Amino acid sequence: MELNSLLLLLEAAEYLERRDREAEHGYASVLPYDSDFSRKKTKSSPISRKPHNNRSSHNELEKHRRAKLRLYLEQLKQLVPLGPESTRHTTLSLLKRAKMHIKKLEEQDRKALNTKEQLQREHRYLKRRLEQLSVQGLERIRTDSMGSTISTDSEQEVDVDIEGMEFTPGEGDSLDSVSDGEDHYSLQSSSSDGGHHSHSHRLQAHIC
DNA sequence: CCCGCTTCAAGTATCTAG
DNA sequence: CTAGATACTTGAAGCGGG
Repeated sequence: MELNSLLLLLEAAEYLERRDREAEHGYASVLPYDSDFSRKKTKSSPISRKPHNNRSSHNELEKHRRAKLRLYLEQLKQLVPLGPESTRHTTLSLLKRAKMHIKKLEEQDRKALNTKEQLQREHRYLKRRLEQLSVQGLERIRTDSMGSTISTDSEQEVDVDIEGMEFTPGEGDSLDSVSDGEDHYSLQSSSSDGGHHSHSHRLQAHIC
């Protein structure tokens, strides 16, 4: 069923809830769609229309309308996860369940969106980091090929262990000069063997 | 503005579980 | 048998088309 139908049913559920509550308190029910609901019955209304020329056809139409409502409720029942006590439910309980289900789905959606955004930030940060390290590597190779006479004794190996590293860009990371301020996150290691270098993703650069 | 269609709510009838 | 849920009937009212 399309979302619109669900939203209409949600409104209906809220209306029925309100009506129940108010009936308990003994005051008149509030009609649905208050904002634009101007069809309220006014017994004193001077406008008196002709009765339907064909009463039975009106009854038929009304019957059809009820059948349509039943159909929608059946479709809704297929969409809403029912509890263990699913042998018998009333229209009201079904609508309440639908309402809860919609709220749950909205919450899941919000969480998924947050996760997606965080992963996108991580991805952007790691991409930039990789580019920076690649540039540094190329510069060093170029320096080597120019026949530097600097002693190789001072050769150092810089390991950049990405995995298992907690990134906090902007915190003393002078390399990250292109930080746009939105990439602040912590990258948690996904592997439990954080100490095993053989499984680490490493970038090695030789500094002369 | 009238008419027909549609929707709604109130009242009543019928069904059903406990 | 009774209370609650569901179905039916009916009149009122909004709305759009002609």
